[in-house]
Amino acid sequence: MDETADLLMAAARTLRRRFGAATARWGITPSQSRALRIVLAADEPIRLSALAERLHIVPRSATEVVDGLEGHGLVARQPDPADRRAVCVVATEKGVRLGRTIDRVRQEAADEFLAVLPDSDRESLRKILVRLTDDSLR
Amino acid sequence: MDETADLLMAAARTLRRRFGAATARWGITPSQSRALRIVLAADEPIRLSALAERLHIVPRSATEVVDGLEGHGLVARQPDPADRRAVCVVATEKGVRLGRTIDRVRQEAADEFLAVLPDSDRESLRKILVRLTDDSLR
DNA sequence: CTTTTTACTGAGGTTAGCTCACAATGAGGC
DNA sequence: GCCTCATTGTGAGCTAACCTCAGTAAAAAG
Repeated sequence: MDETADLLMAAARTLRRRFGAATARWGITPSQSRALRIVLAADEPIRLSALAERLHIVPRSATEVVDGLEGHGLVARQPDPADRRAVCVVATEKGVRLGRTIDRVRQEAADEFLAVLPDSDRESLRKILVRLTDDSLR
Repeated sequence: MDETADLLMAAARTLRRRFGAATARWGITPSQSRALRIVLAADEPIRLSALAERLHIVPRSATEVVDGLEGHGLVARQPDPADRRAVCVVATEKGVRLGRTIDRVRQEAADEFLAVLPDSDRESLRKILVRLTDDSLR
C-alpha cells in the first residue's frame, strides 16, 4: 500500500486550485491561461495545431481556447503566409502584459506552496520529477 | 524560473491519464471510481455529505456520483437510522469486488509509473510529498 | 488536372463540477 | 407543545473543458 501516487495527485490538486484562484481575477479561465503561456513562450506566431499539441488537446479544442483569448483581446489570429489553410496565433500587447503578470503570480503561488521544503528537498524533488516526467513522455 | 511546480502538474497529469485508462474498461468514470474508493475505505455506511467532503465536492455533486454508482449496482442508498433527512451510502457485494479490483489495477499503474526511480528516491519523494500535502491541508 | 491529405471549424455530445431553490426533518428557545 | 432556524439531500439548470464527426478550403502527390 504505497500512497505516493495519491500524495502526488493531492499536491497537484492543491497547486491547480491555487493557480486557478490566482488567475481567476482577470476573468480568464485556467485553460486560457495555459494557452496564453504557450503562445508567449513561443514568442513568434504559433500555428493553432502546434498550440493544440503543446496543450495536449485536439486542434478543435484549441480553436475554442483561442476564441476565448481572442474575445478578451489577448491574442489575435493571423493568416500563415506560408500556408493559407493555417492560422497563426500571436499575443497582443495586452496579452503580453497579462501573460507576464500571470506568470509572476503563478510563480509566487508555486514558491509559496514549496516554501515549507528546505532547499535540499526542493532540489531533490525537482530532480526526481524530471526523471519521472522524462520517462513518461516517451 | 523554477519549473518544479510544472513538473509536478505534468507528473500528476500522466498519472491521472493512466488511472483513467486503467479503470475505463469497467464502464466506470474516474470520479465514480474515486467515490467508490472512499465508500470502501470507510467500511461502514457513509453519509452522502461526508462522502462529498472527502471528494472535495459539494453535496449536490456527490448526489450525482452516487446516482451513477447506484445505477451500476455498485453502491446502495440506505436511510440513516439516526437522522431521517440523511442518506447513507454502502457498497454492494459487486461494488466491493470491483473496488478491490480497481484498487489493485490503480496500484499497478502507480508502481509502473514510479518504477524508474531507485527505492531511495521513491522514499524521498514520498516524504517530501507528505510534507507538502500536510502543510497545505491546514 | 484529379486525388488525397492537411488545417481549421460548425454542430453536438460527455464529464465533472457549480449555484439556487425547495421539501423534509431535526434542534433550540420559550 | 409550538415556532423559528439550521441542516440534508435533491430537482432544475448552468459552465468549463474536453471529445468526435462532418465539412470546407487549400496544399501536395500522382
